[in-house]
Amino acid sequence: MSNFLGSHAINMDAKGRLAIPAKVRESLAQACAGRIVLTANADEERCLLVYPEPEWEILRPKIEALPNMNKAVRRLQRLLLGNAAPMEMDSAGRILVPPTLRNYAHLEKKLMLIGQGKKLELWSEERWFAWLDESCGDEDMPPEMEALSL
Amino acid sequence: MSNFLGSHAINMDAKGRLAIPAKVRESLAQACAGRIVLTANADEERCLLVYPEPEWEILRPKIEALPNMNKAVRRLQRLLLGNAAPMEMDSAGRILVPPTLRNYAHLEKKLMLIGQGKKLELWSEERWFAWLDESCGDEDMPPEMEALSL
DNA sequence: TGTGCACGAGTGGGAAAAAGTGGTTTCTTG
DNA sequence: CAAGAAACCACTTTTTCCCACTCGTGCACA
Repeated sequence: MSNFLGSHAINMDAKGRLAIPAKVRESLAQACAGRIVLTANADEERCLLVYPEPEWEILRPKIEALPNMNKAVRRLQRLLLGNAAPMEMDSAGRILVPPTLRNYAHLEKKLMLIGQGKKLELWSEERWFAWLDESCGDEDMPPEMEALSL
Repeated sequence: MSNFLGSHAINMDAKGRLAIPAKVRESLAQACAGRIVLTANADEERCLLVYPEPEWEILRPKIEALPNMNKAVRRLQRLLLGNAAPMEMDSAGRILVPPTLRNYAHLEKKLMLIGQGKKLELWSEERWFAWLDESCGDEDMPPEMEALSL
């Protein structure tokens, strides 16, 4: 079972290629033999999601099956399904991010790749740091979280 | 069961390596055979958390399982999971702090390592002393704490 | 009680290996 | 036929691992 952790600063070159860090590449190799699915994130943060293919294939039917009379559901479907792109790495372990997605997440040269357990998130560096600084807020948290002791 | 106490002033060299004090190294050796996980702290204090691996593996599933439609949960996950880095010591008992984390906690040369029972905290010396001065706070406390008699 | 020796902890640097980068050519597709 | 993508190759930079040195502490013996 895949388990992505940690954050990595990476660069995208002029052709839109980005080199997956070697550590992550290993995790991906064993999680999905390098077959990944890249898509847009649905929440207010404009980042991309990177799923190992098997993980995506668990999630995809669930999204498709949601009753879509609801507006939030339609939004989720349009973003997640409508942006999904299967990817494979080149011989140097790089992937080519489609312009649509590059644009959606405002990706320029400097990016951050963030491990989130089953998946990874891909952020523009600028937006990632902005997000870190911003939301220190005391949002209300669910009881499961209040009970945690770090 | 691990039980880290006390504080230690330590230095990080130019390559981002830091020597774990011998005393702590012994505790770590028996708690986790030297296998530790380093991650970011979730609250407003920008310090790092040092977990013995077994301790981290208790915590990690709990964090991953939180319902992440909630904003505070996503923040916690991005910080804790998204910064977690498994570490092993080199032959001299040093660990290499990843640049991302070094940056997050504003670590420069002089650091403080603070025992917190089942984990350790790693602070920039400057920020540690600043925090000591500042936080005399009269926050409101939970009933468990009110009941304490020191 | 003071001096010196020895061991262990901490520090720094250097060499080998691996990872990341950029460009060129070939292939595919519109 | 042109434009963009994929594959390949070669180079540069970073990382990692290991070894050697120094500093401080403690112990022993004079």
